[in-house]
Amino acid sequence: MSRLPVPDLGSYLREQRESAQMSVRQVAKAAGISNPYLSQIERGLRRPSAEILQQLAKGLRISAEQLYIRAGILDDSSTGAPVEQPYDVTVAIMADERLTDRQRRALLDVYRSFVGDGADATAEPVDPATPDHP
Amino acid sequence: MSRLPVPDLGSYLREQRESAQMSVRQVAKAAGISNPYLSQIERGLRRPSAEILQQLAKGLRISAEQLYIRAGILDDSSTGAPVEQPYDVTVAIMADERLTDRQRRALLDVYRSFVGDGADATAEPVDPATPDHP
DNA sequence: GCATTGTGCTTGCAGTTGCAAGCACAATAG
DNA sequence: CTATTGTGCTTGCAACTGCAAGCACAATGC
Repeated sequence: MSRLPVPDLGSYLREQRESAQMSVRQVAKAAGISNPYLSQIERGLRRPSAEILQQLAKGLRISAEQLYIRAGILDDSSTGAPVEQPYDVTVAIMADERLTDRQRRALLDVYRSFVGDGADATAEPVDPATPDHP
Repeated sequence: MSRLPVPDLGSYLREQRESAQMSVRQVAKAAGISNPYLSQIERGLRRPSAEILQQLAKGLRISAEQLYIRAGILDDSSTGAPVEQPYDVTVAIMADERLTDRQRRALLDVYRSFVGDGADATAEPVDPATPDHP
């Protein structure tokens, strides 16, 4: 299946950036750092200082603590860190309350056609907050 | 005993060290850094990286978070507010390495067309409307 | 066709971190 | 008085961070 989240800091940052649909330059500007530097950070060629990390957290609108933990400069005991969920597309789609069932099926169809997966075709997965549908 | 809050990081570190009755060399050794460097940090001549700060926290047996806040690289307010949504379609799509970038874009396009653009998925309005603003 | 704009990346280069080696001074002992 | 041992501090120097300028490629418009 999909592998567990992120191996290192750079990948995590890139993932966050791309899921926010932002370019390197956009995030760099929002964070107040240069774009080539961000690029290097994302590829693991540079180890950013904590200040840069904080600015990046702001630019990406994510938690600075999470980033520090990712960067290995904070132990995640004090923060009450939530357990990391594996990012499963199927589960995420099923759990999204804003989608109608029809839309869910459409998305899942496309997704399965991409990954060629028949495995959990019977999509009846759990969901934590079963929205019984207002 | 209780001292008034310290103006800057260096003074704070020195205070902690002295109240622990340790020499510069002792703390430096316990933290795994060099003694002249610690001396410079305490006098405010150098701005230690977060890694050094973490090691110092260990060497002094004090909270790393406290030190980060003191160093100005962590906001006091942010220390308890992780707002990561476990089941996020966007993130899940981005994290799925079975997909190509092209496929990701296609899926995201469909998804966004369903939920309305701008989306970062969370159905619940945890986020106070933050209209972006370049 | 050929600009134009957007994307990420490569390349020098100034400025900083962090350290090994050594200095100046005080307090102990011999 | 002369070691010896402790304290904090000064001084170059290698290694790294972070950036401005520019490159290569793709997608758009004219």
